[in-house]
Amino acid sequence: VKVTREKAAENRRALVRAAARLFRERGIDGVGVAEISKEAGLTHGALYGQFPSKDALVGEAVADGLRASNERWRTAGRGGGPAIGDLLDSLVSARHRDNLAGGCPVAASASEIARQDEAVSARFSEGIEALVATVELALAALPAEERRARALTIVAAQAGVMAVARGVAKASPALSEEVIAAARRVLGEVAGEAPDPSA
Amino acid sequence: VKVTREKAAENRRALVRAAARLFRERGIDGVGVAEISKEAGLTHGALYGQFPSKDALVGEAVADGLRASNERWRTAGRGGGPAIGDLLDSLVSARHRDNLAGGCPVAASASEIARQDEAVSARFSEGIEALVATVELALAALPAEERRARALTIVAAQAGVMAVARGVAKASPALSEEVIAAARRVLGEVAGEAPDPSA
DNA sequence: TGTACATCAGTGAACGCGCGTTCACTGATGTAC
DNA sequence: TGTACATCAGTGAACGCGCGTTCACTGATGTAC
Repeated sequence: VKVTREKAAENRRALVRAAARLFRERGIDGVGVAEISKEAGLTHGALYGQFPSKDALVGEAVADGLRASNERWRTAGRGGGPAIGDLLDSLVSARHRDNLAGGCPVAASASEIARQDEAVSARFSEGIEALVATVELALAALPAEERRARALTIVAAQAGVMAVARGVAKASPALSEEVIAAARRVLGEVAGEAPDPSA
Repeated sequence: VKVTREKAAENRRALVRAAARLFRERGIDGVGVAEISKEAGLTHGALYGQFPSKDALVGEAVADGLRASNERWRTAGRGGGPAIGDLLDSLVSARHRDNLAGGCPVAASASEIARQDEAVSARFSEGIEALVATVELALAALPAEERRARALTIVAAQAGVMAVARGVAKASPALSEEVIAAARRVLGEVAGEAPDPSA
């Protein structure tokens, strides 16, 4: 059942996008190749025509998820450019917490990526660098020598905040809200926001 | 092969400790009941005598790991009490990054805990509250109304920093060191440490 | 304290199931003429 | 432009394997007398 080259490329993209979404939602070990293929409208045999192994697909999915996240971050500001307040509002929020499938893969898959092979680590590193660069753009108001350290911290910290907020959410919704609110304010200060005068 | 009540309780603890260690090291989905039992010197049948399911053991293991972490945090200060500088030195460090099996379960299992059931979420919430209380003790120098927000942020942020540092370590060791150094300094400021005069 | 026996912690074979991966096959595509 | 056929993307049955869980059984423990 050969298909056109364009259709084959489209199928490949569908596999990567389905994998990225399902991995975020249920974990890398929690989703099988059969389900990914089905979600993409194919059989698992087709997956092995496009990728040599599940591990290879994991690498592509991580890279794709980070690329998509970076694009969203870059346009998080209402004006089109990234404003740090808007960026933090969308990253450190109940909305991001509840959008596991569509959110940031750093937050959704953080602890699992440490257990993948070096190829995945390389794609993950590239993605992190890109996200940090985006946050640095949003920190233009800070002294140049401070931007990178604070961008690195914000990228990593938001992932931890989301993971903790999600972990406690089922049993302690109030604690989940509290950690988000606290981190939003404290990371705002890290980013150079003036403390809220209404507080 | 009945054993004494004390021996049975000891076996139960061995199962919990083996599970906690292996889950941190290779993920909750990445370790089976057979391996946990073997590590504890038992067969998988014995495990089902002590716990109704793997899920139940996951809850115990998460709770136990957090309890052990909290004990270590409380005594992180050289003087016996928790000093925030010493605490951050041990949490946000290359040593903690490389000690996956013995480190903090918030950092090691963060993204997986969000996918567990409500019982696990409840144990996790209790553990987080305890860790936050410990960090609050170390923040005694800050105004009382600031302590909890900053403690919450530090607990969650260090988990994200460790997850990111571990994820990039295989392919980008320099980036891994950089994110740790940056986060150590920035979280120090969050905790009220004076900026390093030698910098 | 000594004996008889019910209790029950632990054993290990067996269960159905879904995993990642392979491969002989199909049939539309895309090329050579 | 029309025909013949080699290519190869996708199909689906099959593989061995390890998963979580069950259960009939074993034999030392701990209790009743």
